[in-house]
Amino acid sequence: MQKKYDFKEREEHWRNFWEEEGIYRFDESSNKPIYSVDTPPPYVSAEHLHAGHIMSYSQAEFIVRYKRMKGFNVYYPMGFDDNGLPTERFVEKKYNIDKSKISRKEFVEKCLEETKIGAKNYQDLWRSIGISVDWSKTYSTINQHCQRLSQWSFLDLYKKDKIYRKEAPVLWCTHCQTAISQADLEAEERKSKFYFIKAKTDDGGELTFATTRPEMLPACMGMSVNPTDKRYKDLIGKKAILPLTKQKVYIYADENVDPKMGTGVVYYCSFGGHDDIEWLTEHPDAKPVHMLDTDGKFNEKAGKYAGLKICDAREKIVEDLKRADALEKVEDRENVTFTHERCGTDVEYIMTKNWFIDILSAKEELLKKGRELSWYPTNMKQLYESWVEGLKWDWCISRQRYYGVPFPVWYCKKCGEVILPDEKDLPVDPTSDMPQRPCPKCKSTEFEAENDVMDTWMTSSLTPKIGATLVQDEKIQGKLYPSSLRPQAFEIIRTWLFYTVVKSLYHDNSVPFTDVMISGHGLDEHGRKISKRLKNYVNPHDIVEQYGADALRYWATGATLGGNMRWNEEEIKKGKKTVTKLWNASKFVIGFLESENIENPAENELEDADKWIHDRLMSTIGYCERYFDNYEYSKARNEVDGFFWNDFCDYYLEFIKYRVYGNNKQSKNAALYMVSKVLSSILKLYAPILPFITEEIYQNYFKNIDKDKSIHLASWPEKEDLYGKSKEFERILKLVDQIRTHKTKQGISIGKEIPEYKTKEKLADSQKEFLEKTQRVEKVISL
RNA sequence: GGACGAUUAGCUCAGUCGGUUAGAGCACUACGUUGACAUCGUAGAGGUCACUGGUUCGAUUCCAGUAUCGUCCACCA
Repeated sequence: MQKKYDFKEREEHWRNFWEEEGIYRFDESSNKPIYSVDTPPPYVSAEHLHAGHIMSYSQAEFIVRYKRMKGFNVYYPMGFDDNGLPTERFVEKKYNIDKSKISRKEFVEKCLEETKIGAKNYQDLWRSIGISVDWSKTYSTINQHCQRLSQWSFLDLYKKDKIYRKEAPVLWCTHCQTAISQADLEAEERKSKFYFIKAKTDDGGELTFATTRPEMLPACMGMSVNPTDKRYKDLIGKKAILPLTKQKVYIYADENVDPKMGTGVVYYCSFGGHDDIEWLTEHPDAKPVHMLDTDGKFNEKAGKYAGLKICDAREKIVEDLKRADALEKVEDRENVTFTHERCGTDVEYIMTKNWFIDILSAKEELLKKGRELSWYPTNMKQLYESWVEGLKWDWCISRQRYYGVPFPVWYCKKCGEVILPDEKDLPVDPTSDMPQRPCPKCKSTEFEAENDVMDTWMTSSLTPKIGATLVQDEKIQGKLYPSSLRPQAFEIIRTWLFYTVVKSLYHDNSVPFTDVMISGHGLDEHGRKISKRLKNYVNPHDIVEQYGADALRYWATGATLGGNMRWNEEEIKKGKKTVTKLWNASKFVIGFLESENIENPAENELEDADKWIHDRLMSTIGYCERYFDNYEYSKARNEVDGFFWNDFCDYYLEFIKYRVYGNNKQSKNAALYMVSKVLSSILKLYAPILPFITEEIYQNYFKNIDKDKSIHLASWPEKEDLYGKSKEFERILKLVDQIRTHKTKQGISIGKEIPEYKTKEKLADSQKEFLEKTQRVEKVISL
């Protein structure tokens, strides 16, 4: 073996080797049990890649390598998420594009171009840190395969009556100019103003109502008071005359009005919030006023405020109210405002026509399916449950955007009938393709295409199916879906995980995967979330260049399930040290192994130290399995670390030196036999975490024994209960420590021989000999 | 407002169904170059386990409450 391990050269070498040899290729002809992963397809338009990405993608990778060695036929595909609003926003920002000044075709081309660059960035990074995906099984969410499945999903749900189209008030982003869904919202706590506005009543009285949205005044539909509220009892059924606009609206009785809030009078507008929409369904005689246009400006229905943006209109109206002496007072208050998470714009409620998937009526079933999943860690299930319980909107899947999967829908120009394509013709683009038959209702042949595209989650929610169907054989597809594992970050439980559960429930009445492993996100060294704005991250490529991929992966094992992890360069250094230590220890051991013919020793030829290290190895294997089986790779690594550094290097290697350098052939053979076995096992225990250095050492020597093409195809070390517990030897270890302490206290070098060491322990001659030889004591005396 | 989690050495964190003296890494101090390795080893210093009660023979661990921090959820006009 070389004196030094040149990680740069060797890591590149093994990367190429693994790819050329197809080490991670899924084996369709194998009979082994399948372990399939629903790999998160990253948004290729993500910001710059950083350590957080390494951390979150490594976690499944560690497990996958373990499962592969445990004898599973691992299916580990890779996807790239490159459609939808995130990509559009990214392209718009990067090229400073105004969507209204560019053709749809040009824009989509730009997006496609950009997604290619993004995918390559990711692929380069995954490759460099040795993520063991099967690169022959990849997809991009905008490709034909995914478009076909997304459209099939639409048709299937339409047939099953889970999809409907409706003109209704929806959550609307006035900046992105599209409908959005509840999952796209972000709640923002803000300081806001509470305006107390005076109105007249048609019997000449007065009343005051409070609102945070005075600008909605021209769209007022009515007011409500609590029927038990003595102050307002007489007003029920009368009309209020609003200031400025002088509209007259009815005053209704509503039991859910809290008399203690504001003035006890609520005014409802179209639409200032979800409660306004709910109120309207209970009071269908009230007339909504649609004065807000899709661009966030008031239209002519707002009267003199037409043409103003919402915030400007608010200022103007408050000003006018003051002048009209209709503003009683203004209070400060804390308020939760919903914004669009992609752009931060305040969300509005606008009446438009959109496609929806019914999820509200399935809440109970969705909760049930969520409970059928095995969550790691378990408390993350709570996030799913609270999300499902808090659902208020059906899933709006229409986006008035360009870059996404089109709806497979035309409308008959004559009668408005919805026209769908045949499944076999998918994917279709209704703007360029035409229906194969005339309208079934009126026989007209004139159609109008649905111009909207689908929410990006319409595709992402199918990833377990997309992954499975990359394999042609339908029998195998059935084994790949549901997936064994969904690894993902906690932030997208309410989107990716939730929507995937919805799809599997409706399409197959199943769960999409059995296990869920949740990761946290990467934090900088001060504990702040890594963000582009703060520039508080390092380029992972630089780390790989400086310390090696194994070292970076070592750092990534520090993340606990579901927990955030700080960036810590010390941990990387520790990883690098571990790599070096493995190299040096192996170099030492293999040097002897190569020059000797080692035979299997009889049990009585093994010495206490050999049996002890074997026992420790078995217990380490047991712990590692338990931890890996529970997705606790971090604990597994700690276990191997302790065994390798302390038991193996600090003790065992020191213990056998006198034997391997000595002349007792039997003792030497036993030591070399055991050290070979243990080192080989250590490499395998480390292989899921440090794939490069373990492969290097394996190929240097152990391959000749195991005959596997790669350590990553070798089998996980067997647990065997051969020699029992080594309690007796633990007693001797204490004496070893005592002698070392004694030497240190006396200022004597550990390697220096001392004439005698006295102990109260009663020792057998063989034990005395062991201490004398390993600790360099001329005579050990039992008192 | 509701839920969940965290609080352990100077720093970052472990702590495996409650049990002698609470651990690791880094940093710090002292010593040591020994036939794989100074990218090392040995020894040491450093903690009222956030606080208050309760259960128990015994609590860092279980229960209740308090404080601080974090996250998720939440239509209150």
